[in-house]
Order: sequence, then structure tokens, then C-alpha cells
Amino acid sequence: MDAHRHFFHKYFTLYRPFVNELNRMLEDYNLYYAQWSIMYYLDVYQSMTLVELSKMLYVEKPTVTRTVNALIKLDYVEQIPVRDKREKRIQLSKTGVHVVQEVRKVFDQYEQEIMTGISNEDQATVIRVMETVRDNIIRKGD
Amino acid sequence: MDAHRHFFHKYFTLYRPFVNELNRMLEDYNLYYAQWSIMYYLDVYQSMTLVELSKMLYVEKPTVTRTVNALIKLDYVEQIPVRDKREKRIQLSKTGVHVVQEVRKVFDQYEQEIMTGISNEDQATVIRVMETVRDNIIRKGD
DNA sequence: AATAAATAGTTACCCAAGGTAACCATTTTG
DNA sequence: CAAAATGGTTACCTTGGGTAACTATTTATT
Repeated sequence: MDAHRHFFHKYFTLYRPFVNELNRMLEDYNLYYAQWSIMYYLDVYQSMTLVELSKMLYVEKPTVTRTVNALIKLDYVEQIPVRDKREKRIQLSKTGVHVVQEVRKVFDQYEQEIMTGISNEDQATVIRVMETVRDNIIRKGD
Repeated sequence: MDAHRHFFHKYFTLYRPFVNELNRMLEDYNLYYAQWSIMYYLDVYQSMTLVELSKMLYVEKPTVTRTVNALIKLDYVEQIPVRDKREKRIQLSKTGVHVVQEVRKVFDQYEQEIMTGISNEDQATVIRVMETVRDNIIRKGD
């Protein structure tokens, strides 16, 4: 078997245990991973529109609408007024900011645990490879 | 941001474009990725029981039952008789073997394309890291 | 040998997370 | 100013997973 074939297989066999575990941790905050990923971006970028999220997450607009609505209902996210009346621009609410801090603590802890024994250099390699692969996939796809 | 935080984010942002693209390719064979992953294992291990698959795939038994039934309906997979009457042991059918060959060709081609510019050494590093991470996740989880 | 426990699989439900098609409002462009 | 583009929503559908409760069979215990 060639290395690249191993790569894809390994990539996907990691997904299920990984996302299961993260969802289990998010239970305490009434969140699922798909919701968390939006909060993650809002933490990084302060505020975003649904279309921006849609492109970042690589999912369709209706999916974003639904997930954002769930976050608004949880009071983790709020809409902010903006000139263009078509746009829905959102940011983390006060509660949301707090939840992000909490979840980050939990995730950082967990992430460090499961990365034990992997050098910073190797971590950097993996990140670079995944970035490249993603770019390649998207470039070919569209 | 620490490296490990980058790692997790990168890992998940790759997933959606990746699985979308693979599903698009599998359309020609009336397959979805979840079904393909079972055929992949059957190709590697010749024959497997549903419980074995369940453990390998890290999904519950009912999920395996459903997916396998779909593959049997497609005539890509067939049951083989076995001493223990509780067990359902399956293997690729003749058609299934053929389909695996075809899909492999398509995937290998695609995979090589999107891995361009990544050295064999880096690919090996990524594989090793993902294996380690998966083991760590599963060890912590249970 | 008879019973209890374990194992393999199925059935009947439920839910998260995505998708498409069609649409409305608003803004931008020709 | 009409046409096209953009941002978002609604309605409906699908994949792919889950849990609880069950049957059938095999294995272990008494």
C-alpha cells in the first residue's frame, strides 16, 4: 500500500472517535460540535455574517441559518445591526464569550493530553499537510 | 495560539470538503462514504462479522446492520455461512470486488493529485501522528 | 444437564447535520 | 430604472449516526 492511501484511511478512522469525544464534552454546555465551530470562528474574528460562516465552514447557507438560530436561542450569540439590511452579522453574547472561555479550557486540556508524545515539529508538519490538502481539494473541486 | 489548537481546527476544517468530494466520486457507483468504508475493510480483511466492523469503524451495531443491508441490496456484499449461527459474516461479492477495483483506481488518482507537493516523509509523519492521536482518544475515552 | 450470562444481530424508534429548490428583500450594476 | 447579484429563510429530504429493547444462539456456572 502506498503512503497516501494510508493517509486517507487514517484520516477518516480518527474522525468518529474524535468528534464523539468532543460532543461528549460539549454536553455540559448544551452544545454540539457544529455549533461550537461557529463560536470558535466568532471568537477568532469577533463578528461574521452567515455567508462568511458558510464559506469558512464549507456548508450551505440553510445549514448555517439553522445552527446560528440554535446559538441565538441558547443566548450564546447575538445579532448586531449593520448598514446592509440583507446581512445578518453576529457576534458572541456576553454569555457566549464566557462559554467559549470555559470550553477552551476543557478542550485545551484534552487536546494536550491526546497530543502527548508528539513533538511540536511533527504537529507543525501535520498542520501544514492538512492545510495543503484542503487547498488542493477545494481548488480541484470548484 | 499553541500548535495543538491549530491541529484540531485544521483537522476538522478538512473533513467537510474532503468527504463531500469523495461522496461526489462515489455517486457513479451508488455508494456513500460510510458504505465504501465497509467495502474498504472487506477488501483488506477478506471477510468480517458485523461486530468486527462495528469495532473497527467505531460505530454502533445497528448502524452497521443498516449499512451492510444497503450493500447487500446493491449486490456488492454477500453473507457467507459460518459455524456460529449468531454471526453474520460477510465478504465482497463478485460485483463488489470489481467495484472496489474501480473506486480504488479513482481514489488513488485523486489522492495522488491532492497530495502533490507533500514528501513521503511528511506523509509518514502525518499518518503516525493520527494513529497516535486516535489511540490516545480511545484509551482516554473508555 | 439445566440454568444463567454473554454475545451477535435486528427492530423500532430518535436526532444531528448536512443538502436542494424555491423564494423574499435588499443592494449593485448596466 | 430595470436586471442581476447577494444575503438570508423556508420547506422538505437524506445520510449517518445513536439508544433501548428485543430474539437467537453460544458459553459458562452451578
